[in-house]
Amino acid sequence: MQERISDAELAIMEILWEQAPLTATDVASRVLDDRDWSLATVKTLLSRLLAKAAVEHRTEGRRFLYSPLVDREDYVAGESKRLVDRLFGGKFMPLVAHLAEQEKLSDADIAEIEKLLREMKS
Amino acid sequence: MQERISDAELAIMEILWEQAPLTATDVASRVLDDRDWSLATVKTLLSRLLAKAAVEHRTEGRRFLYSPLVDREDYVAGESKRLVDRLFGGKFMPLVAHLAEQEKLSDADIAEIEKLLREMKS
DNA sequence: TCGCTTCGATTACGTATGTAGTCGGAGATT
DNA sequence: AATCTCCGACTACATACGTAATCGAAGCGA
Repeated sequence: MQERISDAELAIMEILWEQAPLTATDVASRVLDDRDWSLATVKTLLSRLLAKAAVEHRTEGRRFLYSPLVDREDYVAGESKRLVDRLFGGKFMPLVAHLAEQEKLSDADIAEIEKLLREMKS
Repeated sequence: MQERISDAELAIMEILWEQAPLTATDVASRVLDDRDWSLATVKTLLSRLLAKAAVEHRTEGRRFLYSPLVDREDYVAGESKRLVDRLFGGKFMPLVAHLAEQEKLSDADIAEIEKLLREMKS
């Protein structure tokens, strides 16, 4: 079963979802825009993602080119479901209600959601 | 800053949010409906929650009565925000759209959400 | 061919987490 | 008072995670 991707690993995945394949060094240089990690750290995270089968690599010369194996959509879906299951008894409605209460939704936001819902109903 | 509550700890919090104060033994007996934990495990989790200031205890005779310190609403809000920040760039709408796509919402669900939105708009 | 550079692999290490056992003290029992 | 029992505190230990250093092989420049 799909092992979970940690917070730090997610930063790596985001890079690869944006562009792939990339070498470890490429990933590191991009990730450095956000996080202050050493190259070694990035490599460790890539290895762990490999072990979790969240990314794959192809040999290019003497280095590796990494690509995501897990789809971002799938990951997002899984994590969203996890939250809904953990905190809202698996029900979608309470989450919407909760978020709606928390957030100050603009009328435009609401209109957009309504449109979405109308489309779903058809 | 509020330390994070782990999955296992959350199970304990849920018990205490439902009813409090409770002794460790009470919590354990209730949690056993869901999880197959030993009393020792429950006590450890309670200690850790105490250390995280997520619960408090009051001495009653020679035992403790535990009560939640963190409000469920706050916790849920925090975790929801965390997910939205991590995966949806902090935007609420994409999450709703995503969930709406994933879930098979019944017409009744949709109607309910629409009602909620109408109320908010006013 | 001999270092130097560059990779991936291995090892490291502190904290968090899941899960639980043990110990010492305070009450209860006899 | 001697013992039994129950409780919280402390200890244990494997795995995950964040963060990184080091090591050995392979290629490259001189």
